[in-house]
Amino acid sequence: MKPTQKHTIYDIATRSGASASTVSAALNGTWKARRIKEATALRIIALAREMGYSVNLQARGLRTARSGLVGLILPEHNNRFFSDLSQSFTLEARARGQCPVIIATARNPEEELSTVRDLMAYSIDALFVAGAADPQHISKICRAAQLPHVFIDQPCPDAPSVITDNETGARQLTEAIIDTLAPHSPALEGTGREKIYLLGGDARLHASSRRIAGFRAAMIAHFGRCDDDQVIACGYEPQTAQAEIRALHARLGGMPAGLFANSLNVFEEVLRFLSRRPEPELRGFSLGCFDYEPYGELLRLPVHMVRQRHRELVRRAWELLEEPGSTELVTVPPELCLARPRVLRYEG
Amino acid sequence: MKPTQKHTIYDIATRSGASASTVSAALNGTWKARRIKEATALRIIALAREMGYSVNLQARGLRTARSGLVGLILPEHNNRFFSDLSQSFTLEARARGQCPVIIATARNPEEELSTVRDLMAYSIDALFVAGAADPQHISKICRAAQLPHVFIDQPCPDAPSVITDNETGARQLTEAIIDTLAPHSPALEGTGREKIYLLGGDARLHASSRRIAGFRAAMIAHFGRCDDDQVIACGYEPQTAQAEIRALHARLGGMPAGLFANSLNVFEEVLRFLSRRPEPELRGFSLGCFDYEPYGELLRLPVHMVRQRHRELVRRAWELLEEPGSTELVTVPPELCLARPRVLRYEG
DNA sequence: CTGAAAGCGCTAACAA
DNA sequence: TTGTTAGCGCTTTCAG
Repeated sequence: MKPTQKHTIYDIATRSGASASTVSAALNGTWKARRIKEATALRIIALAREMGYSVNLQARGLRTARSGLVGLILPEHNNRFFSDLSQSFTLEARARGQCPVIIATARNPEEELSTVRDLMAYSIDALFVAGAADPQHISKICRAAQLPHVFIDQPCPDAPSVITDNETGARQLTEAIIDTLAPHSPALEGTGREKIYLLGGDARLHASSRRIAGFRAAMIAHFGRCDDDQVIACGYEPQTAQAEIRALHARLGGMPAGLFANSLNVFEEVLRFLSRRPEPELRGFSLGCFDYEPYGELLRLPVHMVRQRHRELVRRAWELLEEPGSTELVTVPPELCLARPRVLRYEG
Repeated sequence: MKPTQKHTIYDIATRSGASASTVSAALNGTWKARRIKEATALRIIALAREMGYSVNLQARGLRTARSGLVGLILPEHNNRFFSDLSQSFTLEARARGQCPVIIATARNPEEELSTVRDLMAYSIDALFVAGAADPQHISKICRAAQLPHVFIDQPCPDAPSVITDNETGARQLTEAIIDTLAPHSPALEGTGREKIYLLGGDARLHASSRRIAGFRAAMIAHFGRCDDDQVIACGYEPQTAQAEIRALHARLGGMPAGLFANSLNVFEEVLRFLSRRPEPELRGFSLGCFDYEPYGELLRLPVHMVRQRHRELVRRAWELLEEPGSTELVTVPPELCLARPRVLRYEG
């Protein structure tokens, strides 16, 4: 009754009069396959519980070359999209009796790779990588070690990946921004302030490039053109984003007609900037964000958002993993969250 | 050069002409203590790298009865306070060469306990528990297994804990709310709408009870009284919080003078509710939140917040762990983030 | 300065 | 239906 010292299956074997292998089978559920008498198994199980026994998973893992651990690597915890993923990932992992190990690597490719290696040293059973900075390199390492792995959000050509339909999502979001544009003021024509700008993200990354494509497509469909200066893929760093917004505002001599924030990090900086502008400047300003943040719905400034289906992304990722050695790319449509007209609005 | 198959120290031993124990020492850094020739060690290290060798940490862990894993249990990922903790925890763990394992247990005491046991089965080296639902039980289990552990945010009388000075923080926050109260309207006297209400949290939990105490103290200092109905500790469930706000509003026949949201979950629901009220109702409404959320600064409604020093909490927790068997309770003062007067405000 | 050998706790053939 | 045995890959005395 006192689980003070750690017990092993040998203690249980001694106390129960059975052998260690019988105890092992009884305890890990393989006893029916091993044709062990039910009574024996039950007796052992009861005894183990009474003794407060708990398997040593390192020993089991060493023996079986598995560990029960599944890794998830992501850029940061402090981001609603990724914390949603963590949440869903935890659920799915535990539902399968696996232990989730979630590690943030700060969008640093080196940290990312060393984390992959660290996790592999623990013999993790599978690796999920969300928002990878260097998918191909990661995949190469995993393949060399024959570690099942799957990418989420940022895909990899050499490995199973599940991503959001970024292009469609971006197109829809852009259309929503266009639809909310204030009535055209001829005075602004040619100043650049009549345009919509996309801010943030890294054009070299797959997700961003598709979003940019969607943005462009919508622009061209509605205005017949999309200038290069309308896309400002300045990365994810808050400081950089803040500087870019300032620079844009300065260059235009005022607010643009609309803005497409290409990540939550950037969105936050955009809001920070906006909160310091005098209110009249913001009238009719049209804002959208790719990715969803519940607070976005609670601002007095209406904002359209594209919500990635995190639950679905994670589920499909597990499914891909369970298939043999596919290199499939699964695409999940996002959910468009339009700013509803609301009670608290500018003209309120 | 092809790390296709997994290598062991025996492979390296064979290839290098040294013995497995020498290889082991060379590779894990104990070689100088073992008086192994530097040249030998370096040669082995180089060979290992060339072969793409990577230790099997399960084997090491089995042998040493450690694992290099440190656990952090928390209620949810989707909460800025906890994701800040995750971030800080990850940093500290990696700085010490440990691997962070962060698991969310949905404020479910049973899940919490079973997660503790799961983690222990992996021979984690230490356990951090943030926002525990059942600290005493967890601590009992850990002590039985002689697992070093420390509580954050929700303390445990039987184990080292580091918490925020909830009472002071709550008092200051309440004072800030009081300071921003709209000029007193005699018409409301006695309706309950002239009062400030604390919403959310669980009065049975230590953190909440201290916050309630701080709230009460500030109320009494300023108004000479604090009625029981001013404290609505309805838990953390969004739905419940939403229902309580509605009920309060209905009961009072309008908005109260101010609100103290006792957690980010509740805060979010409060905002959701407010966003559906007609603007005039909100004039002069004074809002505060215990815990910090950057979006809180970006709302057009001014909101005071108390920010827990997550970095500090985590650091102190590690320090406590490194002391012998202390039962110390460390208190960290929070940071008060007052709503600044800003450009975008109601009268803007 | 280095090697041999034992064993961490468990599982899985293979015997019985 | 159950026990015996041989490792999984590593660290660590203890001998040399």
